[in-house]
Amino acid sequence: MYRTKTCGELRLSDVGSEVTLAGWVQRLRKMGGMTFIDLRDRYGITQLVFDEAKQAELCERANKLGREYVVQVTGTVSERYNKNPQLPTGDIEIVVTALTVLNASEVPPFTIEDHTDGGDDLRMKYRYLDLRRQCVRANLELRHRVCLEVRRFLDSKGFLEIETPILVGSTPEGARDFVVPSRMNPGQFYALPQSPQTLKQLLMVAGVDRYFQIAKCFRDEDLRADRQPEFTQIDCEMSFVEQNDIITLFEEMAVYLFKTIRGCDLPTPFLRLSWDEAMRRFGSDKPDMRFGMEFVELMDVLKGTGDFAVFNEAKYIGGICAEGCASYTRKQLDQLTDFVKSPQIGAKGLVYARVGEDGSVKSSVDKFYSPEVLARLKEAMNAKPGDLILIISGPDTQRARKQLCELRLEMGNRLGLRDKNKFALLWVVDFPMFEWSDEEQRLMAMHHPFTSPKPEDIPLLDTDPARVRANAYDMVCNGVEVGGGSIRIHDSQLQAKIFKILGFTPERAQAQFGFLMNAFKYGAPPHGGLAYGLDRWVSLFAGLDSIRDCIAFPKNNSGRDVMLDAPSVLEPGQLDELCLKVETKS
RNA sequence: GGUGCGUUAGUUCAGCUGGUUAGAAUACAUGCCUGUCACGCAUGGGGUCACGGGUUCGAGUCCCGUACGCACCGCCA
Repeated sequence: MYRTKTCGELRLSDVGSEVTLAGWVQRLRKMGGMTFIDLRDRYGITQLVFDEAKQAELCERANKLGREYVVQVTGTVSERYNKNPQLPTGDIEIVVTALTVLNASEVPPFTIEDHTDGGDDLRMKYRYLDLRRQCVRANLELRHRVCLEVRRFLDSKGFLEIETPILVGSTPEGARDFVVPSRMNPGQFYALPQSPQTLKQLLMVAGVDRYFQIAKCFRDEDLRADRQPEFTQIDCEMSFVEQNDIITLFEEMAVYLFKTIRGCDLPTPFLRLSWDEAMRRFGSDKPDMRFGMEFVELMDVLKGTGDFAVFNEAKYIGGICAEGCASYTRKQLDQLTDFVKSPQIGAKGLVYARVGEDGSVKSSVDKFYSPEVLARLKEAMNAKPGDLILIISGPDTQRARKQLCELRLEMGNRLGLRDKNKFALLWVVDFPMFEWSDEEQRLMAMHHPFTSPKPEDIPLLDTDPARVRANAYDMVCNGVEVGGGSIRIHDSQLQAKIFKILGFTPERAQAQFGFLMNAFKYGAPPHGGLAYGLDRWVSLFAGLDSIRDCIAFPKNNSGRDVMLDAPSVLEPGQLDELCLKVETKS
């Protein structure tokens, strides 16, 4: 037996007992004549003590240990002279009577401490060392608990966990697929699933009624702090439900997770905003509702009421009111202007108006507008003395709103309104069914092509498809899309019609999605579902800036695993067997 | 595909308008220290300044290119 106890469990009540522990040497403190070692395992840290006066040979061997050596010790649990209140085991220490080195270690390339000296890149290369750090391991433990509670909750609601295949067929619609060559079918390829979407719909046709899966999904697109090429979704689907049934159930699940994982109570029901309203009030389909600063549309107030050509030519003028920011210096306002004019935001400029303590308005466009117009601006913005009004305009409503959205979030950051320990959840509903793609010169499904249109909008499919709204919904938390879903189409005729609007020829629709439309001919129940992004949930619960931190072995910015050095070139023999030829980029 | 920032000791970084032998902290090694817990003290070793080219009497420093890393835009049904 390697150990009788772990490094995290011994307390004062264990004093006097003989124990055997095994773990890693976190740190040595040689005092001369006496040596302390912090022994670490997954469960905690326990101090070992070696006294030269009492066990000279043992102490000498202890002094030769290095960081990250794996050792086994036997000794007596003793009360400490000086307790360490920072450690759960800080009241006791082990007076060691036997020491075995199970494995030596080279000096690690970075310190295995919560406040490590290692950079991200190095930590990823030696991720197995990084994961020894308590703060990193805690994220994986949290992820485990979230999965456990997800299963507990969904099981209690009658959901069956069913695995769907990883080797599936490629679907060009949507994100780029990762593809896998088939040796037995030369020249043919599997694709890795972007989501189990069609498979879970087939499970509904099969009568499974309630399905879920903690499913790996794959998308061959560029990465971000919150996007990995492989990620995990809590994928759910239900039969004989309407949108409201799904929203209610998964709202309950969110409340349950926040209660069990974070110990906090969320107010219910969550706010529901239509997509249209979210865009108008916040310029985003995933608004951060931890703070207000809602958009006020100012076309009536500022267009044509003065000589400011920019506003007079604008299709959209909108403002936000930053409370108490009238004292912003010229430098701070210039910073904000530079911010909105930066390439990634792309605004032409920023108009501001300070409301003085006496209620007067001083703006950057004073010379173009009468005091009466400025007073009306103050009124429209509902601005109080000491507030700062920030205004963005543009010839493209969508773009200007997006710019104002970025500015609102920036002001939220500056004013400390985006507290990681505060959670504001809402549903965004009634998404448009389609959006126009300039690149493809056709309508694309905003959610996915299996999403059903709102019944009252079905007539518009023939006349004005761009105006059709979908039975689609996203759950948003703190400006992050944490999940989304829809009521699906279960009628093969309607599904065929949607494919037609999306520019599919009947032949192509049949070739790619014939299996689904055929299935719908055999009694498909009305159904719908939702998928939560597990990585994003865990990141939110843990307050992480990147989902990488809650993934055991994540990919870097270029989609590489720097530890495995993957992807890598194949041996020529492997390529031959697959009948593949690879041209390397010159 | 694009934009920005970065690349200097094992590691994290500093290194100004170009100018003697490139520094700090930490890690590491050695020695001292019997109650430490980020122990302390002393000493020491450790550098292809990412790579290639250019400007210059002289480049870690300026310019161009490449590679890599991070963040973002596009993209992500």
